Amino acid sequence: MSLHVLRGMRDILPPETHLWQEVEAKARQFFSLYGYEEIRTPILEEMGLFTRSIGEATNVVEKEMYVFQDRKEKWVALRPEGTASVVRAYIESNRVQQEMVARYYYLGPMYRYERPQLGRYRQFHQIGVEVFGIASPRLDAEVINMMDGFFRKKMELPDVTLEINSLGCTLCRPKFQNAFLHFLSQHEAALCGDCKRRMEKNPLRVLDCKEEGCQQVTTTAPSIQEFLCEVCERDFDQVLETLGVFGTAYRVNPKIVRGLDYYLKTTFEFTTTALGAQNALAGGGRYDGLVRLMGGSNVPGFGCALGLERLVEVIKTLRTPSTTRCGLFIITLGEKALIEALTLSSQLRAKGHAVQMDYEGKSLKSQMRLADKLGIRHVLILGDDELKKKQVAVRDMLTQEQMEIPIGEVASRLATSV
RNA sequence: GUGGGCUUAGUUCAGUUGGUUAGAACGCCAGGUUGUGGCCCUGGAGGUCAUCGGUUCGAAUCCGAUAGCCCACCCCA
Repeated sequence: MSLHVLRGMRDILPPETHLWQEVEAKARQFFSLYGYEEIRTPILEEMGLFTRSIGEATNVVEKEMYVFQDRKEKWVALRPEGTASVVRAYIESNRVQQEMVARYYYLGPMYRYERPQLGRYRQFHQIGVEVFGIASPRLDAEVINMMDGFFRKKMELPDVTLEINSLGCTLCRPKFQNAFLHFLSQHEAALCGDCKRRMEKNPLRVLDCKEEGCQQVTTTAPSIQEFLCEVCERDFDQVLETLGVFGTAYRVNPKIVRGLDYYLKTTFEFTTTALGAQNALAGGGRYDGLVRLMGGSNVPGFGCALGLERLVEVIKTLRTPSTTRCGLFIITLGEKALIEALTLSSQLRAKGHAVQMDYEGKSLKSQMRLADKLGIRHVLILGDDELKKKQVAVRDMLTQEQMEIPIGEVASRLATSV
């Protein structure tokens, strides 16, 4: 095989595409209950959009972005996440002038150059939502509750857990970072090599290191919760209170630290146990300073995204995609019957029936097998006998019932659901 | 980017200490009397044993490189 999809990319084929369509449709439907509308932004953007919003020193920007120069030597990047583009579009369209509040959802491919493994691809798909213009912590809880409802109720996933944290704001977070860094430097000897590096670039990430030694150290480390300023503490309490009212189960985990620089205050992750190491199903949080940072006015923001590959993978552990198809299969015997069936097929399609037939002149048995294999329930048989009587045999493959009806009446006698 | 495992038919896998025409199951195709699917039976198609190079009289089997897949780390959806 000389042709191969690029590493970390994959084709999604039927019947799996049915599952994807189902998830996408349900997400659109569910999110619209909360007032979200779809936004579509380009996959390709100026590189600077991402380096500025996500943060120069983040892993995503430093090591994982697909970056290249176009034909005019402009530096462009394939989007590694959705928020930056939506923020740009929000600012660029000047929506803030017309309506302060905007709720968007988007869905599509994202790109990160990483080593592929289960549930992690270089092209992967996210469904995300972004809300602009609502500073209230109630909104945080609403979005989180919506995601929770989507996973548990709409998609019927049995084991998703929600972990939530507050990172503090631009006032209180630096204080915590100082204290935390001070603490780490006292225990540096016990940290792994990675974490020693992290101390310089992104000390908070030491919190979710899996090394035994580092875990030991961080259990006694100062917690962000102790450093939250009055406002942040009150707001976080209100998020949790509202989640309680909604009946959304959560676990406060001070170690939830996100990989993108723009997050502050509320952050959260939904995880599953069904996927091995890639257990994050969705994540998000508040990004109040981002719109301003990107050149807009001072509009608060909140957003989150879920990984479609991972969601679909979890669903596949619960059930296999259905292969049965609705519709009709017309079996013909002989050239005259085939010609007759062609007319019939277009009449039926005009009435909204899905119709397939075989043009190869195969045996009856062979065509029956084909219809059966396609998972089609109703078969129309048109042979010499039927032609003479101007009838077709209609067979229900499931119940094995068969009856003859006049050709002219087929279209009207079959319910559109068939 | 780091470490480990793997790569034989469409799929999941066998393949003995290197030795004739590389196997199974499932799937696929066709038959099993005149026009009826699934089950069963019979037959058939399908493989440059990932690629390239090396060792050897002889390589799917041993060695090396490359690519890909998988798992873990890293990171995240």
